[in-house]
Amino acid sequence: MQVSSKPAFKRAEPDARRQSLIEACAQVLAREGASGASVRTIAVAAGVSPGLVGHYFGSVDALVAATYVQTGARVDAALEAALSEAGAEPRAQLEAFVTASFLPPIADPELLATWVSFWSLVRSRADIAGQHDLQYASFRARLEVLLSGCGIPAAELRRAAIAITALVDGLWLELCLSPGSFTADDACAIARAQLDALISPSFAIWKAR
Amino acid sequence: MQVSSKPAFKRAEPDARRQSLIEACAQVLAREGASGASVRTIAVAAGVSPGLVGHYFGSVDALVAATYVQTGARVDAALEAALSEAGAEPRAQLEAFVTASFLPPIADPELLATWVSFWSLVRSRADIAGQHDLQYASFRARLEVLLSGCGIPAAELRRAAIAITALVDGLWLELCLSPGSFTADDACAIARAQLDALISPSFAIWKAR
DNA sequence: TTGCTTGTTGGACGATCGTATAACAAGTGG
DNA sequence: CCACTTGTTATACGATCGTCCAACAAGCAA
Repeated sequence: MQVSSKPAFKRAEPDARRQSLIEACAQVLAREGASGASVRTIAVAAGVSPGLVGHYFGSVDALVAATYVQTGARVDAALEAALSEAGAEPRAQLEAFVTASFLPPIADPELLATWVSFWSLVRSRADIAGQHDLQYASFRARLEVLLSGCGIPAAELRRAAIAITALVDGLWLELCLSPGSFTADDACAIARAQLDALISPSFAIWKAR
Repeated sequence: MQVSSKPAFKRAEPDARRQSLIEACAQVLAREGASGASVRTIAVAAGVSPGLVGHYFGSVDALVAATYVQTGARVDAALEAALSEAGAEPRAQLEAFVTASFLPPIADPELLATWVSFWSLVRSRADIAGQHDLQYASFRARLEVLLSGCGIPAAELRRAAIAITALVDGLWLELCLSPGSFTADDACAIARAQLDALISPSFAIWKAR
């Protein structure tokens, strides 16, 4: 009888292996939080040995940072995709950009949980903080352009962008931490109402103060 | 020469000792995040030996949970205090309740950072999740009463409360994670504008959809 | 002063952490 | 079919983790 000894492991292209490690890291961050993202746990999730993390990323911290960068890029791409499908009208573009956060693929619970884990690392890790600032500066800048296109006065663009960013973050957060209290549809409706309030020319809240 | 041998340690009342351990735990959570809140780190911050954590709380997890409960109670007390100083007018009460989150003593950076650490634990720890749900259900319920007093229709109370909670959470979060991008005053102004938009009878965003 | 209660200490214990590295084997070019 | 490269594994190492517990001593009662 012939022993068809299967290979003990399979070689992978460096980029593919890096990608699978990043995905495993994101999965563990979502499931166990930042404190549970150990080398061994991530390696098990990726189906490889712990040593590979060091081989491809040097350290766990570097892997987590790379996962943040990659996750941020994925979110950005999804936002841009939603924007490009919204046509040319400024109001429709703004709404598409904002509500995209509560529609697939961004509304995914696992993605939200991963994102919250990154938040929890901002204060204790300088590299994560840097990536966070980049991510949010970019988001707010994009938002300011869209808001400007909708007629928000230049002097109030900054605060309007901050307000929308905060609302989106807060809805993300609660949608992740207590999913039972409201749905992604609720979040969409709330975000739309906020945009209505900001933009409606008949209600100039930005001149009140 | 007389050796004035000072006592090696000082006994404390159980409640006082518990309180100082809780404060040390909150401090460490703010400074190092959830993954840095080890028994030894907390004990050093409290100026006692590591064994005391087990003696008073049984485990680190129990200490962290107790710290969440105590911190929540402190926030609640501050919110109630702000409310009671706002007089009897519904609109003033609502505004005081909401903007209190961005005024002392709640606007404290350390308190914010501690709070964010609790968020990061919600998904991986059932007891923290339970405390979170209690805290937010209570906050939203309080908010619904105040909103109702300001004329928000009953059918829309839930969404309005969710929207304000999300905005406050989001502003808290960004105020904690990137304090440079805006100030607590900005947050107050944004929250007030949101309330104006919700309540103004001339802009019935709640009937639009 | 003496004895007792108990808050407090400090170290032991096994488990798990991150990292480094030697041994192994998969796949390729000769 | 045989080197050779290198992706991959498995293990070792010291540090740190949470928990436990025996010994110590502070403060009070007698």
